[in-house]
Amino acid sequence: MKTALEQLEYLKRGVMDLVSEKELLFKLERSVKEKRPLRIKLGIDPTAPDVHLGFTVPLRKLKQFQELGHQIIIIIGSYTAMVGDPSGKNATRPQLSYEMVMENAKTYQKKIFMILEQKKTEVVYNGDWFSKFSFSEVIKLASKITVASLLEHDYFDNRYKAGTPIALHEFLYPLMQGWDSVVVKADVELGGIDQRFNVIVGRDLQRESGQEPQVGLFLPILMGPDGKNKMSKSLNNYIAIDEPPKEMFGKLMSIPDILMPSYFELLTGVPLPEIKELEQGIKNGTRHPKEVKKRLGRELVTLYHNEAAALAAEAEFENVFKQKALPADIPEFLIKKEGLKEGKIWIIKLLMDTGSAGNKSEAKRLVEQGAVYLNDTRIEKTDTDPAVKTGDILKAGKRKYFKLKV
RNA sequence: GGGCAGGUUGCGGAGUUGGUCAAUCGCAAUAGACUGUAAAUCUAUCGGCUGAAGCCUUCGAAGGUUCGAAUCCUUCCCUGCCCA
Repeated sequence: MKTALEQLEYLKRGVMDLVSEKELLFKLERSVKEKRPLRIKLGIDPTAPDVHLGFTVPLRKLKQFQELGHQIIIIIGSYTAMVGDPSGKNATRPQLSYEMVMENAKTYQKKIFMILEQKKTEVVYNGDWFSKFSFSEVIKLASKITVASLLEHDYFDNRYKAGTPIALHEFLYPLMQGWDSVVVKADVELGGIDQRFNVIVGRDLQRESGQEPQVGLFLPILMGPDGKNKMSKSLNNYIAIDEPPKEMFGKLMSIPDILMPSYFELLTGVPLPEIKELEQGIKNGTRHPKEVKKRLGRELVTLYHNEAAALAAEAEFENVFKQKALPADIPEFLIKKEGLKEGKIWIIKLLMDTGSAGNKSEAKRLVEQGAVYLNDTRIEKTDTDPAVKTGDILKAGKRKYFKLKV
């Protein structure tokens, strides 16, 4: 078993803030001495049905705690999701229905256990206790926090100053999240740095309830492939963890260079000194950024699929984009006979049918902009009726290919 | 409850002496060029239909006034600020 200090060092990778390091060390020391695992909490609001790499940042941290023998508690925010976390938002979140939340929760769990060990993980739903809350308990909880302290925080303050609406129930969110910590008697709560306030409310509530306050362990927010915004499904700026190897590799190759170090540190197990060395190599020109990025792609595809898939994805990538060859597995598209006139089809219709364009105007734009190819021949005009046969390849834009079948 | 300001195409935000507005511009997005499917840059597109004329539906909602309204009037809904 590792000593408390060794554990602390191990756990500090990628951590942005710790409230407080001293307290965590104390808890770890006591844990070692008494052979009692710490209770590590992570709250999850299943607001979207997909789990992406940004979400794996705290999960990987949990995994580290798990490896060290601590008890992981996942709180599915079946109630909090209905409120919607106001953190980092500039508008009220849409409230989800209970059914929607539970549905999402199911897929979340499946994916969470791609990383964590299911048998050693406790999963609870905060609806279990919040659904039994009486109104008087809500009032009591609400009395624990002042409006000024809430308004002090950027996400409310910005909205308040900008004159955008803040609904009353949004104020309850930090309290609910904090109460979760009381219920599960958390020793440590993990979260993104945007969770700082909510986690600290948890500390206050625990203290009020006569518990030892939890330690807050805060991780950076992972940027999405666009390099500008956090990884997020709603911004369509994400890489899902169950993406096919090829997709995952491709998306990783398209991230801006500046994101590489953080991706390595937060998403892979590559040792920190080695990451430093890679960074240095890029800086002094001994390494090509693209090679380093490919390494990143391999690491992640290996993690969520396997090494063979990673190598295959890389080879495929090289093949398609360097050699400009065709991808190996192009989706097939069946053209129905009724759609053909003497073996020909209007290109605009074909683009619509394959889903390359949502409407005719869009399809025409693609053609006019020179994005459409049929078997290496660029289609220049919208009023083209090419003859098509089985095996023809339609290309619309950089990544959309279809193998036609008549 | 009262006073004031406002609700415009994904977002921000022009446009309200009525026609020249499918609606300036910025961001985002899409496509092309360049590249390492990086960044930066340049170019084009960015409501829908119409196999290029032209047409149709949009400016919180519903009515109304007009030959004609995003622009005027009425009612309603929503938001913010101030006052109670």
